[in-house]
Amino acid sequence: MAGPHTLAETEAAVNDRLADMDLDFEAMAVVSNLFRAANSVRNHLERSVLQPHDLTWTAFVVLWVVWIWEPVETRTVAAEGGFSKATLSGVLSTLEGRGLVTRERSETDRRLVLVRLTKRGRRLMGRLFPDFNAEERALADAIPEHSRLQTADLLRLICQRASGLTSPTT
Amino acid sequence: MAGPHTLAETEAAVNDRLADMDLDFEAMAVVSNLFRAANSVRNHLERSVLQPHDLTWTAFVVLWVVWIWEPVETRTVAAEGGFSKATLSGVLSTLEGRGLVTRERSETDRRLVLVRLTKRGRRLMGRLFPDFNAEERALADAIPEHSRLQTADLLRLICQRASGLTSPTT
DNA sequence: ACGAGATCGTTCGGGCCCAAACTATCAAGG
DNA sequence: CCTTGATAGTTTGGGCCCGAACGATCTCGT
Repeated sequence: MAGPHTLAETEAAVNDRLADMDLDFEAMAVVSNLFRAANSVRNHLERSVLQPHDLTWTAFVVLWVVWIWEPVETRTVAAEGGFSKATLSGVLSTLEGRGLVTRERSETDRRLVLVRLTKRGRRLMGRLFPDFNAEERALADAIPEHSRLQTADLLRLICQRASGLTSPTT
Repeated sequence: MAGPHTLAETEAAVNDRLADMDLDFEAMAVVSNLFRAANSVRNHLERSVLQPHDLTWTAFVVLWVVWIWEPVETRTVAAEGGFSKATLSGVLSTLEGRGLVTRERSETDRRLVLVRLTKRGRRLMGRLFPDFNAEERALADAIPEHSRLQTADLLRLICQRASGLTSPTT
């Protein structure tokens, strides 16, 4: 889905195999490029900013969400970060073991767990995030300045459509 | 990074914690929405089209690449799909165990392994891909028709920039 | 008071994911 | 030949990822 072959080459090859199917190549290109872009951006940010601090992408997202919203319930972190509570549970254990976050049961509702950054965690994010944002800026520079907000909006439209199709909010 | 909070709410919260850092919120929004969109699209396609056939996203991508380019070397599949050869090795074993692909050492270069679909694999893709593309179309419909090609192009720009930044082709 | 149903976080099993180490093979030069 | 270096794919070890099952806790109607 992301490789040396251009869209035109792929289209030719697909037509070669599937002359009779009528396919929407434009939609294929949008979805395919969406994943190419997300993967390459993630790889770049992991290698350039995260790896030196021995952080994975997901661990960083968790730290970021907690940094902004602490104290925060784990269900909120999972929803905000876009992964399952099962995944979050494991990542939180990793981060807790490294002394970057703390877990604490809520006093008012014993089912909830509140997450906070440790002093060390806050110090790490304070050093890390400016570098991260600088790389984000470098990546966004690939898009003409006048198209950036529009791009963010179009991506949000796709996001909403996907969520809507999966779980119809009827 | 992807949740119930809007960009404005996040921006306010960030400013509350970090009044003195000067951050590029536009770049943040582009990157953040890129991942929101990719994740929700992937989740939707997995649940609606792939899960009924007991396929993961990555397994489907592998089948797709092999379907189009077979017989194809594993290094090509990995590059085209955008994952490491280590990952591919595992996924290929899974698919081989389910009788959907075959591995075969090349006669001309004994280091290479050629991958093909089995008859069953081809039958599966023949049934599966039209449904998959129909969902892609439904997703792309979220974008105004006149913006779709531009969107694919902008995503490709981001992709190229990320690859360029990570491994400077100097 | 109390059971029925909802909600929260964890655990478990199986699969994906990558870097690094490893084996096998090829290619080039001596 | 044979050695050196490059390349292909696999294995290994550690971490992420999700659905499903689970125990603990809350809520609400009776």
